[in-house]
Amino acid sequence: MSSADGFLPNLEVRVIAFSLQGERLHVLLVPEGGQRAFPGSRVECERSLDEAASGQLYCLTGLREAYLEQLYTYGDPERSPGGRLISVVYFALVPAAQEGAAAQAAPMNKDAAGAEWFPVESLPGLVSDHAAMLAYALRRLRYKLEYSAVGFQLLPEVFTLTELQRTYEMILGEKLDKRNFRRRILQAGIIEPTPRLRSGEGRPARLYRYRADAVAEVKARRLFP
Amino acid sequence: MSSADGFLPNLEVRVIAFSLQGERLHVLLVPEGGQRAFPGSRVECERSLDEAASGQLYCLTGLREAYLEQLYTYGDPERSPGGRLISVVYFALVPAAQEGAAAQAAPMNKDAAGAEWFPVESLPGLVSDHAAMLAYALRRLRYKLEYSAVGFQLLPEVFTLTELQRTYEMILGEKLDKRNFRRRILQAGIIEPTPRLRSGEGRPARLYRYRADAVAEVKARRLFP
DNA sequence: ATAATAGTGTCTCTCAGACATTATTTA
DNA sequence: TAAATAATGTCTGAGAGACACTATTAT
Repeated sequence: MSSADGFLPNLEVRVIAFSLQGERLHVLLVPEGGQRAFPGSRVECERSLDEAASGQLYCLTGLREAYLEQLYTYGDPERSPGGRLISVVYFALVPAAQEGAAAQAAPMNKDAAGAEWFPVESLPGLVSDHAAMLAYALRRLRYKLEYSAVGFQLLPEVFTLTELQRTYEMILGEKLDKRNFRRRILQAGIIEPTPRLRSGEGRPARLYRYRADAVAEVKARRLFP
Repeated sequence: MSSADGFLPNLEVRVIAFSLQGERLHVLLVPEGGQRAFPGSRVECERSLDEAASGQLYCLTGLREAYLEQLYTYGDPERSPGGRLISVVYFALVPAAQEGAAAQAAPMNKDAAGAEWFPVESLPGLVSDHAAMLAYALRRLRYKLEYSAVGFQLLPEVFTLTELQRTYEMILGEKLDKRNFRRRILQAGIIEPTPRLRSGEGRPARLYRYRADAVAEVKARRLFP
């Protein structure tokens, strides 16, 4: 049934990888036919779809443990001019590089395949139906952020509450009240303080981390309705 | 790239169709290899995945306009013993037959392919990973019911508030308070009263219908948290 | 000392949840 | 008139949202 070349015919996975760079949400794109596209690959016969997607992510970012979730499968006959193609699309959250850590396995800015991060508000031309994919992925990301704790996946292991709030604001596209944000995020019980502080321009800020033992019990209740 | 027989190789769609029968939630199953499976078919080269799924649903229930949504794509190499197979799984909500209407295009109980409705609490043995698919579909159905208005898709065009409440209770698996249910469902503004009443054993009940003009603006806020 | 950022508490109002009685019909 | 189901309002407690000042550091 499968092709002789060891790949499944007519099938690929694509990965929409989000990351925070500076003060903006970025996505990872590779060149394709003069435009840009989400990185992807065909699927080897003996690999699962999840493996194909996380392999793709690893080879572009060097990360093994990023948040990865299947988004949607696109399969309209007209969507790819060069013959019928089914795309199983994933979306991934790539943590920002750890502050002050040397030689971090952080998202690279260039790659063998020419992958680059682009801010989501100013994207180059995208191939085929990839713009629609991105719109859907963004909607889902915002949505997930509201009722689950997925925002931490974009931050390094430790972070300040202000950084966390900026992350939420960046993705939701709105300002949040500092005191209300802190009250709710702490009440949710998904982060805990560490003994460390981070010094900056003003008063040093306490560093928090995601509570590993709370990962399982993702809150069903919305955090930010 | 595509097979010579006009179908995409290694790819199928499956449909998990839910319906209310009597006082229970049912799913539609067909015989397959001595067990039962969700109805499905391979995908013709020139058809979209959505079309393949809705065609499948039409051929089994006679319905053209049922609620249909892509659920997940399963593609692990080990899941199908007879060679690698990718299953794009949809879930569908089939409305109950209209009360008192003759020759209704309602869900048939038997079909050319031997399709039958089974209550979700007492299912026969399911093929391959179909039990896991069902568990996920049920979770998603319950979840959608809580924050959107999808419950109406399982009812005929007009219904009483008690029938609607029973639907919610059946799917969520818990009793709901009558007054609170009515308050919230009416405040949500997604149904409207009709002039008609339905007579039964006791006091006749007002019939309601889904507000067509409110279909688009699905409430983002949860109805039943 | 000044600039910069971190950190904290209260009040109000809305909404979810619990709860019991009256109204209208058929048998 | 009895049995069955429909329809309706109030109170209470929890949580969301608005809001301003003090604390601690670097320059």
